[in-house]
Amino acid sequence: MRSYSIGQISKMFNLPISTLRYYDKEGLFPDLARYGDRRLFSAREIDALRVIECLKASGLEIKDIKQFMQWCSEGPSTYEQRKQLFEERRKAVVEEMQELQKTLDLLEYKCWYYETAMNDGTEDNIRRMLPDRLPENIQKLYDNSFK
Amino acid sequence: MRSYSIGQISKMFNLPISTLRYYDKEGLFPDLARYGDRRLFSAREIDALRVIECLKASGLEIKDIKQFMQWCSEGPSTYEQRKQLFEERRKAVVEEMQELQKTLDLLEYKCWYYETAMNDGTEDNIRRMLPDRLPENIQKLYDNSFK
DNA sequence: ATAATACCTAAACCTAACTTCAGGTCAAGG
DNA sequence: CCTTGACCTGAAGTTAGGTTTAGGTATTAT
Repeated sequence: MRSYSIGQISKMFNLPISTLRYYDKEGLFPDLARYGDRRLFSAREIDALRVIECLKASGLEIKDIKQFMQWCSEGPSTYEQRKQLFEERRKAVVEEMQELQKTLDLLEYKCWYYETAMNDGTEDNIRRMLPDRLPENIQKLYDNSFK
Repeated sequence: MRSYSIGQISKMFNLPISTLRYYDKEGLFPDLARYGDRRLFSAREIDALRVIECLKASGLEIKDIKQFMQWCSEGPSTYEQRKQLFEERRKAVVEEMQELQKTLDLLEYKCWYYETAMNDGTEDNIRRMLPDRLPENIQKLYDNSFK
């Protein structure tokens, strides 16, 4: 089975070599092979890295990713835990996206706010504006976010 | 005009007092008033904190939030910069949400993967599965993400 | 009078996730 | 032979965004 050097993997994933060594030291490649002291990455570690990037993007910490990788090398007895982890991460990401949507709404309001301020030459008109004079998509936001 | 103590603001925003002092030290409240050594938060700082939370959630660093707050205390001459900042943040958040959507797709694939593995008692069947046998919403993902 | 509260400062400490450094091995090329 | 390139290790350093600590002041409650 084909294997890859750390430099090749570094280019493949666009990750610094130092990061790959750090991941290894943290236990993210529990079954990584060596030839002498050289690391030999195989399809297993390439799959692992794809999952690592996904779990990292979901907000999981390295030590918990390590746990997952250990479950993987323990075989079918840990399917349940692994599934639960992914369900959990899915939920976390959905919630994160909802938060970001709220942030986006506010940012859009602010874009409109400064657009208007620039046309008026002042913020004063906007600040005096009653909620029902605000743009439609801003009103709900106003109700939730501004008392 | 009404003012609030640091403790009141702490409860209002559910932020530790130490964090508020840290923000102050970092220059996020450039016009914060004092009574002796006591900080006096007013409507201005309450508005500021709402914007701070929003910009933070958008991924902006403290030092750049400081810059924004300084623009705010410089008056109408900085409307343009402030607007541009919000446009930039909007774009960053949209991109972040797109990344999260990809992450979510992969997580959902993994949920399905382990669901199936648990039913089969093994991953082997899934791994041998051809792309066109995978669930519909997974196929595009497979094409993009798995070479 | 004294104790509890609520605030203050400066400075040290903390954590995650890396990165950099110093010094070393080994194989291939000129 | 010696230099270059790709790799190795352990240890120290870095960064952001706070938190904690130690010591102090001022107001309020008993």
